[in-house]
Amino acid sequence: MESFSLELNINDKLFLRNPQHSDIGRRILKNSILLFDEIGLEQFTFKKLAEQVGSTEATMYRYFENKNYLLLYLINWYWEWMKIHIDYAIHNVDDPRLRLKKAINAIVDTAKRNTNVDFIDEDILHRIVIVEGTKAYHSKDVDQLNKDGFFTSYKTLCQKLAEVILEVNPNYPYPRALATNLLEMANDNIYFAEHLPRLTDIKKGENIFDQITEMLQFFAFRLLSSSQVPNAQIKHV
Amino acid sequence: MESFSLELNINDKLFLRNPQHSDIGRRILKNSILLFDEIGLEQFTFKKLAEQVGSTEATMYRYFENKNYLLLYLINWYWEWMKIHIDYAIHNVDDPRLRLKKAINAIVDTAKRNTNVDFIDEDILHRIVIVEGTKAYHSKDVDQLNKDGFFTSYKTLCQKLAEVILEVNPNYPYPRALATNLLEMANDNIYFAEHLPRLTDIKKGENIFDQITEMLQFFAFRLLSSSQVPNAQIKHV
DNA sequence: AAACAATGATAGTAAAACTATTATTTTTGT
DNA sequence: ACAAAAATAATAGTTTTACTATCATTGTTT
Repeated sequence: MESFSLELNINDKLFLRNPQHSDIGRRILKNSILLFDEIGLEQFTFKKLAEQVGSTEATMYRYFENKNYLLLYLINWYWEWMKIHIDYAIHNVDDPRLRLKKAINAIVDTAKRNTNVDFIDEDILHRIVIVEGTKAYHSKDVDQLNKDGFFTSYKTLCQKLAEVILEVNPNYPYPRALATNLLEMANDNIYFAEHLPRLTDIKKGENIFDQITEMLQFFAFRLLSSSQVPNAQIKHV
Repeated sequence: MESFSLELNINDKLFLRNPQHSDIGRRILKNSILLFDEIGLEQFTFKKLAEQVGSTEATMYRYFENKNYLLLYLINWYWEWMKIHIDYAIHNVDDPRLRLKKAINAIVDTAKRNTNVDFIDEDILHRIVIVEGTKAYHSKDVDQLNKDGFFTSYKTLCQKLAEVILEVNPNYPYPRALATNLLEMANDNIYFAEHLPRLTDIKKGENIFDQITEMLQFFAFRLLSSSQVPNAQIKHV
């Protein structure tokens, strides 16, 4: 991907002051990623973050309402980045199957691709999304957050994937569920391989991303195969 | 299912004093389910719970180390109950496909089946598992919790499902991932239908459980079909 | 140079997440 | 039936979290 100045389109209700537009704001983003990764959402506090940033708690609150909004900001950043990455991957590719294959590659590969934004470490951010990602919408105020548009990025990401899926098989009855499922599976199985290996068939190791990619492609293409009857006899030609 | 006195096998490191063995303990369980459902994990406090139980904060701490252990206890209860339910559903069924079908029915149906335990409302507990379930293992201390055996029930549940899956197709390469995936999909898509409808193809309504069942069966049986090559031409006979 | 915005330094509040103490009630063993 | 043990209630206290408020200082704009 070419080098260009990148400012992703993040819902501006997520912050009180745009963190990308000041030095201290960028330090907040950079250090929050490190701190979320190190201690997790529950142990994360603005006081600890301020210390690491070399600023004060009050200043953190001048940028973000609370730690959940900050986390949601980072996760939105990741979703937006993945969307761009998928667009780039399937751009100018015509064959529907190849498009889906490349889109799946992009899902898994996103963490490995670097933006030129030096205050975001995509690799570490990916780990945060894996561990904390679903907490973004599993809360009592999900409906209010949704009304504020904080899941729009995720929804358009899934929409995009669903469209690629339907190109392969326009009659497939569950394109959205498959789209979210591919995204969730990618994260879950990486997490399981690391922490709860009996919940997955993926083996921890260097090639974990290759294994995940292969599995997602297996899933997607088998589900999209045009066979209607599970018991149908199959003849290879 | 017959009526019998049921005490599920819950890891006894999860509690300091067995809540099933005293009146106040059972009231804690009953009311914690109501309160988790009402206000969610984040707003839940032992002080509020004590008030609802008609007891004191200190007594809550005499039964459970903290609210996370209490939640994990309830979730383990649900996993154990589902395991029994699946066992019962596939008992004496020989045909592998029918066994899987019945197991999937059991996954979705579990919330609708009532134990004779009056201090657990399975229906409400199911809603809690849907919203808070994945938080049980998405935390920084997952490895310690795992070492203490708090996910054993979930792992044996997945193992059981994986075995049923392999009976249908012994060459299927991802039985564990499919097992966890079916469980997660069931929960996620119910949640999405309610709160983030664009992330699923399931429509909110009375028959949501039927839709979920159908989708999971579609997923499972299509994935397990013996076709090896996605591009293979298929001939219906 | 004045006006304004952003930050630092500091203090303070309410609630959460516990721990501790002691009196009282309930259960249990003999 | 009674003594001993265990469980609970009532109360208080501690530390940390999640904020809010104030005011002085610094840096920027016009």
